[in-house]
Amino acid sequence: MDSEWVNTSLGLNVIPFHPASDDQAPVKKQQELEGDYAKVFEGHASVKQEAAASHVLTEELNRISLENKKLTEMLTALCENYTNLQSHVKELMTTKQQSSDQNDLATNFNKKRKPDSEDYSNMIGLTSPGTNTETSSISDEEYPCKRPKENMNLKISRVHVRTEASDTRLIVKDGYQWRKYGQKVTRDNPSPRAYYKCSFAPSCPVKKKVQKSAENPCLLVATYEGEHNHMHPETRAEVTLIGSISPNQQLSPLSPSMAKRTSPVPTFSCDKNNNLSPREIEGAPPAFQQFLVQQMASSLTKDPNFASALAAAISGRFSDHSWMGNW
DNA sequence: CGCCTTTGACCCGCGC
DNA sequence: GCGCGGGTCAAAGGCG
Repeated sequence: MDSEWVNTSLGLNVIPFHPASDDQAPVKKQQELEGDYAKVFEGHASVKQEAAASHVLTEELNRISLENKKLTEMLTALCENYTNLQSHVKELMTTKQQSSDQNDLATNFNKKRKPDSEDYSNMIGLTSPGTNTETSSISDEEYPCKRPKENMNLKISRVHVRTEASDTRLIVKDGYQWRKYGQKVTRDNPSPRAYYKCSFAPSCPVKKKVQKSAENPCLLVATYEGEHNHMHPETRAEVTLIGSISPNQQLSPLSPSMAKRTSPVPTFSCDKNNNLSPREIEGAPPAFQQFLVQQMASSLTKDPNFASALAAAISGRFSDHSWMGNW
């Protein structure tokens, strides 16, 4: 996101009683006040002086309220901008998927046995801190599908993660929680393939296969099948945190890890993991939905990892040679 | 104690 | 029908 878009030099004036440009003014004011209070204690304060002090406090309060209002407006603008950007990206993705689906239909029509229901148009490129991830192009020889009857509506995506050749762990960190349920040595690859299920939500149908590339042992290939029926764990942490805060409270920019450490008491129904299902969010009042969206947007825009991941994903799209043709 | 990994057994689809 | 190979299950053990 454009760092110049938001002017952070707000000149927040949290220290009261120094409105003048004179550096000595706060000290003078302080001395005056101390003097005033002394007089009050001595029983010599006049009603006029009290009124003046009260007037100064009121002005200060008004000024802080104004600044608060400005900040709120800026935050709203930021969220709007983010929402617009998000919808634009979604629009572009939809356009690309439609054209890709049409291509798939055309190319698969004459195939005797198409490679699964694999929807390669949903290939994603994950970038997580500490890992080097690339988007992939899938060839039909690789990962031929053996069970086409199931999975007809499965969304399949694949990511390539750079790793060390000596690293035998088949682990791809993507933020989700996975439970390994099997490992198999396949015929076409000396490296074993690991099978994972998403264990973050018990009903989540997403599976993941991780195997080293046969051609390049430095490359881990992670194949994702299905769609998560829950939010991303880190996003969920934010929402859970938000759920514990009344709307008129000021939110502090807590990190997800901090949010997880807190023990929120959601004011709406959650499952045993304090998850908010998409249906529950949908059923919430519009104002609350908007509040959730705004808070999610603000938390995401505050997250440097999200910004870098978004930048990497976008730059990855631009650098991809096939990108221009497929959009 | 709960969660996760390991690993052998089993299931199922496909080709011959 | 049989064998092969990929995918899944589930018991056992490790770990925090």
